[in-house]
Parts: sequence; C-alpha cells; structure tokens
Amino acid sequence: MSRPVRTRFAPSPTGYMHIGGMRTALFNWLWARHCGGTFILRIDDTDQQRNMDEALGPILRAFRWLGLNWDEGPEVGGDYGPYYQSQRGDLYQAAVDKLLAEGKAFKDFDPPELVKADREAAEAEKRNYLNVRRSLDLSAAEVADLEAQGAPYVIRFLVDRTASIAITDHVRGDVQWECAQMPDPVIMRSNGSPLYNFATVVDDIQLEISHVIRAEEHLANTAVQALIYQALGAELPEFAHIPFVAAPGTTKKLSKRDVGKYRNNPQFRKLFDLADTTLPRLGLEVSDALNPVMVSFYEEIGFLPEAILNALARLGWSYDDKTENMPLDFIVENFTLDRVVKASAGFDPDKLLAFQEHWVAQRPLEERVDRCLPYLQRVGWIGETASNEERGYVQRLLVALADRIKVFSDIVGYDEYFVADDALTYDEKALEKRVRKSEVAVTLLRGFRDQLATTESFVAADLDALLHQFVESQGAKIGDIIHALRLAVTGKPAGPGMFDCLELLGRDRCLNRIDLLLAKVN
RNA sequence: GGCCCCAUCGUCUAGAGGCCUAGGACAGCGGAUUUUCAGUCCGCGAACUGGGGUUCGAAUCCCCAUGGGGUCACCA
Repeated sequence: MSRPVRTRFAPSPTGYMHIGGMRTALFNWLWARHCGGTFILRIDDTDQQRNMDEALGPILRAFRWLGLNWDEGPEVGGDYGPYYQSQRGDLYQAAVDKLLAEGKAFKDFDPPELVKADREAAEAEKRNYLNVRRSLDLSAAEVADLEAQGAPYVIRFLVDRTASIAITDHVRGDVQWECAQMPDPVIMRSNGSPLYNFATVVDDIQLEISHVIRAEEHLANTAVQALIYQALGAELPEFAHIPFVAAPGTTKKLSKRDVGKYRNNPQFRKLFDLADTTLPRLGLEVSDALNPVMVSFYEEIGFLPEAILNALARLGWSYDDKTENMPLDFIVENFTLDRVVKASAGFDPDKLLAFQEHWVAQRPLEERVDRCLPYLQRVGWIGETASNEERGYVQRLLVALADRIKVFSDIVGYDEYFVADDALTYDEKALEKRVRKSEVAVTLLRGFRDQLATTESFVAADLDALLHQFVESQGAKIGDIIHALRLAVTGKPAGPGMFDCLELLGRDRCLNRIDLLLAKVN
C-alpha cells in the first residue's frame, strides 16, 4: 500500500467536457497533488473513429482553463505511453492471450443474434440473464475448425460462478458481490478491439495506477474489473467511488442527455437564462457542446476558474463545518478521501454563482478590465486592440458597476455606455411611468438640462451637489427627477449611482441624450 | 426485475454515543443604508424518513420498513 500515488482521468473523446466528469477529474487531480503523486490523462478511445483533434480539443482545453495540469498523457507524453487506448492494442492482446492460455477467458462463437435472443428469453421469463456458455462445450478441434473457416467470435472473461469478490472502497467501505449471477463479460470484440471493463484494467495495471477515483456509477463495474485484476495476477488498486453529481434539486445523475429538461428546472433556470441572453450577443448559441452542463459554457460566459473549482470541490467534499471559500492550493493541501461524502450531490447553480461573486471580488481591477475587454471587442464596442482611452473608460465603468458584474460577459449587457446616443434603447415600462406620466419630471429634467450645460465641473460629487441645489431651488425632491434623468441618459431604470453615470458618459452625451428624450416625449 | 449504493434545513454540508434546545454556507423572507439596481449590515424561518432494538444516554451503532438512486451492451 505504499506505492507511489498515481491517479488518472480517462475521458472518452466526445467533443465536450461534462461538468460532472470535470469534478471526477478534479478529485483525481487533487488526490495526486495532495500526495505529491502523478496525475495522468489517458484517452479511452477504443470505440471512437472520429476526428481526434475535434473530439479531444475541448476536453484538454477545459483542463487548461481550470489549471489542472497533467503529468502524463496527450501532448506531454510520459514513460508509460502511449496514452491513447487505440494505440495500446498490443497490451490488450497480450493480456487476452494470457487469459486464454490459462483458461480464464474463452472464445465465444455465438452470433450476436443468438446472444440477443438469450437475453430476451431471460427477460421474458423474468429470469436474470446469464450468458449461455455454448462455446465452452466445443472441442479444441471444433474451435480450430471454426477459426479456420473464419467464423467470427468474441472473447469472454470466464467468471468463476462459485466465487465472490470484495473490495474496500475509500468512500463506500466494504462492498462485495457474489459471482453466481454474473454474466461472462465480453472483453474483446469480434474485430479485436478491447472493451472498456477490460481495457481499463489492463491500462490501470500497466500505468501503475494506485488509486482509482471515479463516480459511483462505476461501482457495479468494479466487481468484474476486480475479477480481471485477480485473473491477471495484479494487485488491486485502491478504490474510491465518489458520489455522482446530480441535477440541481434532484438525486438523479446530471446527464448531457437531459439538457433539454434542465431548462425547466427552477434552480438551473438562472444559468439557462444567462446562456440565452448572453450567448447570442457573443455570436454563440446553446448547443450540445455549449450549455450549463458543459465546462466550456462557464469559460465562454466568463466565470473564473477559481469559482468553478471551488464549487466542484465542495460537491461531495468539505473541509470542515464552516469553510466555504477555498483557493485551489488550500484545497490541495487539505483534500483527503475520507472527507468525501457518500450521498449524491446536487449541482447548485446558486452556490456556484455565489462562489463566482466571491472570487470576482478578490480580483484586482486591472484583471477585471482585462477579462471584460475581450467581450467588448467581440461585440464590436471597442477596437480590436483597445486604446488606452478605451481601456481607461472601461476601467472607470467597472468601478461604477462594482459588484454588478457577476460573470465577465455581463459587461455586454451595458450597451448604454457604448452605443451612439440615438441608438439608445429605452425600457418602455419605466419610461411610461417615470417620464410620460410625470409632467413634474419632464419639467425638472428640462431645467436641469440647462444646469448641466453650464456647470463647470462634470465630476460625480459636484453633479451630486448641483442636482441637490437644483431640486431645492425648485421646491422639489430628488426622487421627482432622478428616475427620469436616469432613463434619459441610460435608457434603463436601474444601474450604477446616478452621478457616476453622468460623469462616465460626459457632458456632451448626457445633454444629447436628454434632448433626445425630451424630443421623444413632446 | 436482479445486484449494488444512499438517506441531516429548499440546496451543499458539519456531526464519527453525551459538547446538539443539531453548527455553517447558499437560496428564501424581514429590516437598515440608498435616487434605482447590485452590494453591505442586522435579523427570521428552515432538517436528523419511519419503526424496532443496543445503551444511563442515539442524528450518530444494529435490524427491518419506506423512499431515492446507480447499474445490468460486441458504450465509456
């Protein structure tokens, strides 16, 4: 039990990185880093024949974005490579040959249709399905004959149905199974490619994986895998079956297949709303690869890696009874398997947003500017290379916006600070209430417009004083005009402090916009 | 259905027999600040699935029930 810690995450190249899978990867990464061990990325592509760059790109990108580096795997290589299952055929073949030679596996010549019929028959009789070992009755000569004829066959691992198998799991404790009802799993297809349950064991042995940390949904697979370890004469790794990530507010596994349903999930709503309003502005749209179940969504929409990492780490793991906000290095230092809970953990968008707010608040202004600029460039509100002037303006805007920017793409919702005066859009409802139905407001606005035109200083504090003096001289209250003023210069009923808005926009734009509104209501 | 796993506030969790009239965080609600929104501050409501045991004592241990979930491929 004292071998070096080596953990792995073995994604299938699907073209996207699932948030639940990312959490599993994170736990593997954390354990390796906590122990000063090695974290490996292995690509489980035994069943894949698509474009590898396209399929793997988003996955590696997610790891890079979150800063989860891998010590061995694609692009970085390593002493145990290759790290693509599709390139490790020799290993699987050798293992199969060994099992075959020792009588621990057999060639099954039953055609797929027959196997299927067996299964359906069992089902019809409400009997538990067990594969029928017809091929086991074949003599050596018959087998040789069939092979000579080129008859297709799969290779099955021969389960000892009198045995039982047990593991000690770091989160589940002791778990055991009786093998009596266990079908002999196919370990190699008729085309010679290995199946997951087999390949993963062969790989984990060869890669000297010390801890297999994976989601609970793999617990059932573990029985046959453990049997294969034994048959191959290998020591079992340590297992830790962590709870799976559930859909918000449910105990059902978060699944890419249910993305459509999640739209109606009240707790998921916020994220989908964010996706629906912001993605299109960025020239993107919700898709199978880009939605709140996928890591790329959070990157595109402008979440901070710290927030995602913090939220993911807290899904099924805790440090103590009060610590919530934790930077990665703290988590690495304190992450242990014994503090992983057993019950499934529902992904909580609200909590994620809260982590995001916390970590954004920690970032220096300069960095927040840097993170917002790309979005503004994407929508064309500032130049491809931001001028110092533009940068300064965005910086002042961010100061005024303060905590209102939750995710960095939120900045594209503040078009009023960038569009031409005559392109400003107005909140109709507020306009009706605050301007059209309020003669006082219009009158005051007209009067204050002249004050703004002639006042010397156009900085927030002075404008504040100016307006207060003005309303006092008119025998009015600030509330009588301020909403109309806000509508006039920003078109919106809410936003940063009024005087910050005025200063930010500057005299010309303010006057121009007030005139435009006044003309509009007359 | 077989096998396996799980069960504390709405959610994420703390809790490893007395520290629990069950703690924290998020969300919710109320109040304060304020020109709006966001924020901030203060406060409130909110949970041990049920039943049997074991024990002086159980959220914590055991059993049963109930409920929820996962998995049963020539997918990973």
